Amino acid sequence: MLQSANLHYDKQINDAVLLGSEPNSIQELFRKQPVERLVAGQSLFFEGDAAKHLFEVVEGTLRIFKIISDGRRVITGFLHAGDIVGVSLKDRYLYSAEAITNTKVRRFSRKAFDNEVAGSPQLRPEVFARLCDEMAAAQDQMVLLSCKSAEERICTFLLRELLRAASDGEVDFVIELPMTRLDIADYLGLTIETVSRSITKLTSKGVLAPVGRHSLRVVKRSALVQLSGGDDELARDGWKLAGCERRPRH
Amino acid sequence: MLQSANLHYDKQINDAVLLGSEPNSIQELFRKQPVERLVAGQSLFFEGDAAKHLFEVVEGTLRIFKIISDGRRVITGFLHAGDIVGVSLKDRYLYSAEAITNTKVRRFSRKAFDNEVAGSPQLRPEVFARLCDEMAAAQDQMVLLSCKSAEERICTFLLRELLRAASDGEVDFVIELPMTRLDIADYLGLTIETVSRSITKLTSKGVLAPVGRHSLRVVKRSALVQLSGGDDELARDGWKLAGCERRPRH
DNA sequence: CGCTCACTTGACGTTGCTCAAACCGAGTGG
DNA sequence: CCACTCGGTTTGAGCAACGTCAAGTGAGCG
Repeated sequence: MLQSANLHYDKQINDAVLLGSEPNSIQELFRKQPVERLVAGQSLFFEGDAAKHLFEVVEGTLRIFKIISDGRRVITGFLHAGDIVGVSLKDRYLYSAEAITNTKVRRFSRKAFDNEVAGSPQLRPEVFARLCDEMAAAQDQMVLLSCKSAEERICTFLLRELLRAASDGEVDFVIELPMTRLDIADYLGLTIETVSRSITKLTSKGVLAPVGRHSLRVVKRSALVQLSGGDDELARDGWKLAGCERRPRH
Repeated sequence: MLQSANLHYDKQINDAVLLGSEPNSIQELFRKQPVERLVAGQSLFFEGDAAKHLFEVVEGTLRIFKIISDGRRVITGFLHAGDIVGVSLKDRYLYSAEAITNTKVRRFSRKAFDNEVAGSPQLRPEVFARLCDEMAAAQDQMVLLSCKSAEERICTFLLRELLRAASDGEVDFVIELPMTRLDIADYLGLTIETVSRSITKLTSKGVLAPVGRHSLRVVKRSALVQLSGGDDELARDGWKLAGCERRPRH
């Protein structure tokens, strides 16, 4: 698998040794690797394949997903510039990865990576931190999927994207959504129709405003927070919640 | 928090140094620690508390969960004898932990643990492996919550428990379920009523048989597999699934 | 211009949630 | 030994959110 038809990947990439300079961040490790290009829709690797490489996303967006036996697809995450994919892997990929947009990645041999990390007390905490973040994100997603309504899911998703955009320096309240509605639906455990309807409803409420085909403007951020059933990943601090009476689900 | 009212925990536990013998498994690390007892319902730690300790479950069952702002509870996992809780943590607990049954645990200081691991090339792969397993489990749970019907969730859950029991040496097809229906419901993203109805339906189909109050006998394991929407954690090998046409959700 | 593909909108059906009542085993006290 | 209570659980009836099916819209592109 992974025929890498039009991948710029021929050279001695796997054996990068990085003599001399001890890298003290994961990013640095990848910096010397050549950039490979993926066109929109192209696969990077498949669930079940031997996990020989890690990847750093340089530019663009990927989806990672599982296909279950009856053909249903579950998207477990989206990857953006700066993300590393494959840290939490043993010998096989747990999921498939595909480019949503045209994407640039850097590749690093898993074995070399493990060696680098094993030999560097600098790197280990960073790897560990990334694993923890990944775990925290997975738990947030479980919360979302466990007990949030369609609208709450959409709002949570949009807030995450907004937060990410903000941390990337985007100051205006415009969210880029390179993925299709089907991607969003498969990520949030909904259908395209429900996703579409929820977004329509939010725009008609004046919370969102459409900006071109693949972007949304957040008009009322506070309303979005309100409607997201706010628990996680915004206020990872204020642990107040005294009364624990259960509320109806929806 | 964590007043440890009736915890047998007074001595110099945190500073266990383990002179001389380099431990080469995590279990061994905990072996020297005193056993603490929790009565059913007792809390071990709370979401948001400073994560000062890791715990090994020696005996009994714990639930780990989050409470979201409106009081809804999401159980993200159950812990059984042999499990370690807290490996995937940074400075704060991401979830609360409570004993379901009377439970025995061993405690280990996070700082000491990190030191041990940092200094031992033996231990690191094991820690890493546990993290990966945790991650894989989280992904399986996301798949379950994303797109499985109530019955599929129940069947998947029961199969997991069966598998666990089997790996613990239990040969007969009896599953112990120390947790309440509410626990199961909050774990599977359902209500108690739906859990109850699903189990009733499965017993009336002859797939299950009730054994006492808190146990179930699996009469037709194959049917259970069939009905689980089988994708994950049974056959982590057979990656065939050619056709990818989507099937209706339920 | 006319295709396709992503998306939107509408009508309808079903799953699973809500509310409510009955059930049952385990304690507890008379 | 029985009555009583009290959780946890089961069962039933009704309903609403969301999925399904189907038709319509609009943008991109050869």
